[in-house]
Amino acid sequence: MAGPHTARARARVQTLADIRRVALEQLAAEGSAGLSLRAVARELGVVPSGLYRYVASRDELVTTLVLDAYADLADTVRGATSRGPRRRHHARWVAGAVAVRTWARAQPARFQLLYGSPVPGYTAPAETVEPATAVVVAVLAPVVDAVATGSGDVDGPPPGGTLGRQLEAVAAGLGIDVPPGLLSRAVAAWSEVIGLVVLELGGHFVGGFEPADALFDAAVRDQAARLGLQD
Amino acid sequence: MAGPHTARARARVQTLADIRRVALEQLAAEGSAGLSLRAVARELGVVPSGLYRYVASRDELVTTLVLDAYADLADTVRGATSRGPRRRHHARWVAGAVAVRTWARAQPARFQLLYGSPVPGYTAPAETVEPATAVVVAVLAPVVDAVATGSGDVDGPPPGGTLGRQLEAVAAGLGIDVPPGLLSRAVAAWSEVIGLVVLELGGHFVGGFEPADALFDAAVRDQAARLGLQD
DNA sequence: TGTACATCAGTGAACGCGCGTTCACTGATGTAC
DNA sequence: TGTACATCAGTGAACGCGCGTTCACTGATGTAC
Repeated sequence: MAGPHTARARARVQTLADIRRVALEQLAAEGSAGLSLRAVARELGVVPSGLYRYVASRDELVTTLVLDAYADLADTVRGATSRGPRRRHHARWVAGAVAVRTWARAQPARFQLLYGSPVPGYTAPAETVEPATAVVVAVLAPVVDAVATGSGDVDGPPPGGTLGRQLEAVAAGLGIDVPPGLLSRAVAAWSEVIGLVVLELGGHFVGGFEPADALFDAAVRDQAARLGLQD
Repeated sequence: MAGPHTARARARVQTLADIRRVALEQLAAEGSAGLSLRAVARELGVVPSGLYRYVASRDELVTTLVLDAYADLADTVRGATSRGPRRRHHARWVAGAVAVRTWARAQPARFQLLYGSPVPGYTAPAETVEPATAVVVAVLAPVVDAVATGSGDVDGPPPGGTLGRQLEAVAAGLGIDVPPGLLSRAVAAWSEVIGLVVLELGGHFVGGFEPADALFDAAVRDQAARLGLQD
């Protein structure tokens, strides 16, 4: 196999994986602030200082969890938007948004790690930026494809001024070809998805939209329609 | 004055106000997880146990901060949407949304206390629900007024089934008269506002939409147009 | 294949810090006669 | 107005808990000859 060949090296890989698994469990159980190296060590039946053979610090561990979560979410969205016929842009947009919500509901602490309040005493290093954009790229894929096939459009004049320039820079940065007017609406729609999930996880829909399935569904179908996506 | 008449009672009111002020400062400086009674006591030059004459527990203090923040935000939004002519529904919606963003940027920790990740080890008591809805009511006021004057409308058939029933219940619960199809879109728009602010505060627009003023402005104008609000 | 040495996983104790909360107390302020 | 008593703000010590991180160490695993 491609794995390391000495028993020691194999054990090391295993232990590292165990640490991340337990850390994820702690995250799920206690939220990001409750994640502690001592608790992880306890769970693994190891003395706290032992972990420093594997992680440089608590922050470094948090960072790997962040990177992991972005990658997992991006994969999940990619999986959802790549099922079915490529030209069904409307359905693919909806599938991507639904995938985000499903993922978030299944592991709320992990979602909050990415989009919730900043973890106290932790500032995300620059290396988290690129994985974060991968999620956006995955969500926007149906829009990009719609543009490529000549559909996907919005009303109104394209934004000029500051916003116009920002949108062009963002499109270039993401390496996608979407006209400013459409991209602006797509970013707003993405924000709406995040907002809906944040409010749902925060319990703000309790007593009103519970379950929020129908509300979410209606909202994202509306978005797809607004973006001119068709099936 | 209407205040209490003994020096002791006046001092008590003052101390309580001081505690909340310092707690707010701690919140702003450290985030909700960093808010500790000991730190508040330290700042006030008082021994930690002394605070228990004024607050029953840390959680109770957090709850008052939550209630306070909801009330303040609702006031702010009301102030924004009630300036200018009442029938300028479009402008009032935009003003309300901008007020939310401005408030959030001025005191991010307070915003996160309401809409961010749950505070570890703290679960919001039922008494926070009503103040939370006051914010939504304030934001929706322009929509309600638009409906009352015969404007404010959306395309498409009204939602039926589960969502239709939920929307009717919500309208009744909020004591507002907004048709389901419009209310559904308004809730989605409100979610978008929250999502835009969450992403901005979370640094997700860094390197893309910085400042996010133009993006936010375009998004909320779009919302107002979508909701059929006019000036 | 056997042995000497190097590597490194994991231990255990400690440092210095933080937290919420309880409890018996002192002494100043307020109240009732 | 003066005095006896009750109220209550704030003290200081303590309990029991948590945390990240460092450091000198033992003993097993791996490597080179």
